[in-house]
Amino acid sequence: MTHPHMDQALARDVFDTLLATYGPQHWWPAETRFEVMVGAVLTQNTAWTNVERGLRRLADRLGGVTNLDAEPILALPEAELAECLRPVGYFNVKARRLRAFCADYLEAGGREGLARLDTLALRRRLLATNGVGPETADDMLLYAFDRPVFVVDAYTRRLGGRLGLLDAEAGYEAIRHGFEQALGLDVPLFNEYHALIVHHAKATCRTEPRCDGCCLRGLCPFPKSHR
DNA sequence: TACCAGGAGAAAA
DNA sequence: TTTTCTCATGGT
Repeated sequence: MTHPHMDQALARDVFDTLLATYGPQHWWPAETRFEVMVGAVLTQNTAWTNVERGLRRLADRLGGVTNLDAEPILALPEAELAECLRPVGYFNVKARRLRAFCADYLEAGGREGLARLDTLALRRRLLATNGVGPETADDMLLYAFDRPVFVVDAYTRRLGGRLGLLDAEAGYEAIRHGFEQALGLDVPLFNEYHALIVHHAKATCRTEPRCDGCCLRGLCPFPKSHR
């Protein structure tokens, strides 16, 4: 079966509407490139407010956010790292994943070594690390390495599905390629688009958390009383 | 009380 | 190969 191409005009239109509604989001919320990558691991299936607590505890433990780097993290015993990450949730799993990522990061020659790789090779390298899946890798590629990769998350699926932009049952890669083909490879655009989708999901419908179509193109499937 | 949150990997079917 | 289970804190 051949999947239909994503509607280019609609993909653009949804972005324009989101941007006009919420304005620029200035993502990713972090002080350093490495903090972006750590945050990408910690935010897996987790509310960002919890990630912030964990990041703060970890940075404090290391003597400041400027010390939030691969070597200092690896120097911490895993149990101690996990304790810092307690507020994040899944803290044992994430302590192990963060250490695995830090080890691979160093082995690859740190940021400089990784930045020498082309986007496809870098993506493969990141995905090869235990605990780094498609979304986490693409967060890193887009927000820490400025590569033109569209990040797909649960919000993207739901909103895109509701607006008829994509098939919500499609695989991760199919949806990613859909956006990339429809929009063209554009780092600033991809950066803002994903940030706006996440912001929109949090900003609308406090009484109906599953509603992602509110106030957007008049396609909200819920009654106005929920908006 | 129940449900959800910016997933990923292992185990089971 | 596809589906199900596990990981866990904090807010609503």
